[in-house]
Amino acid sequence: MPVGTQATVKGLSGRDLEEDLNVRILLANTYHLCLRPGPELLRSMGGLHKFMAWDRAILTDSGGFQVFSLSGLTKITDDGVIFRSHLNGDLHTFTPESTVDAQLAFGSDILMALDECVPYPATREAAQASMARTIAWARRAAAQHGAAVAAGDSGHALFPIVQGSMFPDLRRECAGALLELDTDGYAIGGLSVGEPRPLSLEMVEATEGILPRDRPRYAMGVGKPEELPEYVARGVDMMDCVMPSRNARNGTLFTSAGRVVIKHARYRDDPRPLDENCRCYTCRRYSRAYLRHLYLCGEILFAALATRHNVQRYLDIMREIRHAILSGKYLEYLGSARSECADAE
RNA sequence: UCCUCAGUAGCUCAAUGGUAGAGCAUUCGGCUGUUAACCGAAGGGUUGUAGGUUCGAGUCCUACCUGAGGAG
Repeated sequence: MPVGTQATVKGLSGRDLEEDLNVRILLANTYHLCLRPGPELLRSMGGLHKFMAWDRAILTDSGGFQVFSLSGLTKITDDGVIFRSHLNGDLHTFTPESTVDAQLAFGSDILMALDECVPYPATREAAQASMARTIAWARRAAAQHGAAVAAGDSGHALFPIVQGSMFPDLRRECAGALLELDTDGYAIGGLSVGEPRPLSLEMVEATEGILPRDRPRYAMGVGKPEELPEYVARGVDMMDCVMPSRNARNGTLFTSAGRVVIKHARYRDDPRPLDENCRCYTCRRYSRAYLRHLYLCGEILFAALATRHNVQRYLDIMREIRHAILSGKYLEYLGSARSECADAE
């Protein structure tokens, strides 16, 4: 899922996303959209899909990650989170119920339950406490969601989030408790918060045998291109990451032959396309030398072209993965992906 | 011809007579449920030239060079 925090994937138009990249689902963020433009406005505009002119799927994150990443501005209680807006300092409160209501006001296709994402490293006690709180919040979110469904507002899935920091047994305990909610899918959160990568994968493995295989499992906030096959190998169906879009704007481009840091002097007069094997608009039309020029000039077109390419690359990786799985050759694919990664280094 | 002002990093400019710095540019590094078109590091200097004063000169003095402006 490309990340469109503020109801836009920075640098891309709906036409880019839909017609060129064929994106099927986007992620948007409850925290950001509640602050601006606010759930009332979105509801009055006919929901998030209509507002942003996107009729494909939208998953909205609950704001749990912002509790973590904006921790200087927040206070966490059992009831919910009290925080100050990073925009103007206004006080706001998120509860499991209010974030479900906000996401229903958005008209999201997949709602995320409010969770607490602890920083790394965390003590076992802190991890245990935040895990317990995340479970309690997930139950309340599920109840709120269930009440809406009972009232006729159906068609919106709710995913609770597995936490437990880097303690496999806590993650298993958390997943087991969340199973009782019998939701349409399950997310694995609390990853990529500074821990070494093998540990992230280990945490995904911890709940692989617990989370149901017939429902989507969503690893939140990951990963690098070469990490995607590893997550899938551990049972992950869905991922989102700011990396393709953010790194694109900052000049790191992902290609089938590895990373291209476009500002490097060696691309100054390089007439080749960014990625010979890519069919995206950027690669079909422009040279590395031109892209580098746009980047160095700070031209806005660079962000658009670079983001288009990086999102294409991520989606291509996922398409390759799907193809390999469907043709029964995933282990083979994984092996070759790993050796290509080793070659690139 | 004379007068005034100015010459400091690639560029634009700082620096009481007391360790020559900044921004931009350059070359790199980083970015993982976006407070990020962002953050960080490094390289880069005979302070126009030659003398002088001084314990010590980018800074004060003299001459010259270059540029801008003014007078005639």
